[in-house]
Amino acid sequence: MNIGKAATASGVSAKMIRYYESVGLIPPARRTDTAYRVYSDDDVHVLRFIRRARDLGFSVDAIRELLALWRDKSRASADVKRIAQQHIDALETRIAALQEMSGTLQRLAECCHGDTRPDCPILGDLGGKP
Amino acid sequence: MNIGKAATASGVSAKMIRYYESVGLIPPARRTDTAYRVYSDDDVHVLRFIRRARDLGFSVDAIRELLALWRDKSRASADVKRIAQQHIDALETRIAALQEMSGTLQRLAECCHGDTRPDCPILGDLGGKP
DNA sequence: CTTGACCTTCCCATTGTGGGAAGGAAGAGA
DNA sequence: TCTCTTCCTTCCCACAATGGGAAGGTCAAG
Repeated sequence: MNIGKAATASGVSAKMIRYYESVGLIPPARRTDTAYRVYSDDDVHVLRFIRRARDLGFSVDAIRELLALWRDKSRASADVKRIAQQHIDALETRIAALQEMSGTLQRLAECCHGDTRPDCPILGDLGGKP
Repeated sequence: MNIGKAATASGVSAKMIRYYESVGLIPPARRTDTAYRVYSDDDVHVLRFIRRARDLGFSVDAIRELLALWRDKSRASADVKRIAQQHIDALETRIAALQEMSGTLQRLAECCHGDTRPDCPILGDLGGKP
């Protein structure tokens, strides 16, 4: 099948398929004599794997490792779990950072009248009025 | 003072100060006859405002609005609160997305033996085995 | 006058994604 | 066969915010 078909079948845009190929996440696709990329059902399977991994927030580099393990039938599940745990840790770190921002802002916003008066603790804090 | 001094005094790197100037977040700095940028304590105050807003995750565009309100002594605090609330909403949306990723991954990782066996529910899920 | 620390501008890389242009190819209908 | 539409190709650009670094000018202390 052509790239467009593979794209809709996998949920990965044609643009992204080409990109993943360019960065070596997937091997160069076979080509027709007119240079059209050709994909098999197996290729679509791989693309779907990538799609799901991206949906879980894995970076392209992490997916590279995951794909290698996926292909390696004699892998140790510990290796997979390690990568997953690292990603979980990274996610939790980001979540904590965002939560601190949100929390700080919520506290400030609660103290803000939110009316036509200019007095505002949010700007006060940003301006450094501790 | 020079840009290096302003940078350490404000916590904004010299690189970023130039960047903020280039995108119009701050007005072009006054220059010496040898083209060195010159900053006042007031300028540093503005930079510190920007720094804090960045720490709270506000985008440069949002900071542009906040700075305008900060300068406008006859602002309505409701305008500030609205911008803050929009940002809080955006943060919460991102947090929820990350939490869903993390949660899914944690559930999968819990079911993974994490030993030398190849069997792994994480790869199973990514490969679309359900 | 030299040396070191500082400044200037300019270019590049990041991460993953989309937009779009210019041009070739495939297939459908007349 | 001609044409039209849809698809494909490559190539460049843009994003947001930040850092790295090069080439070259400046300033202050010794």
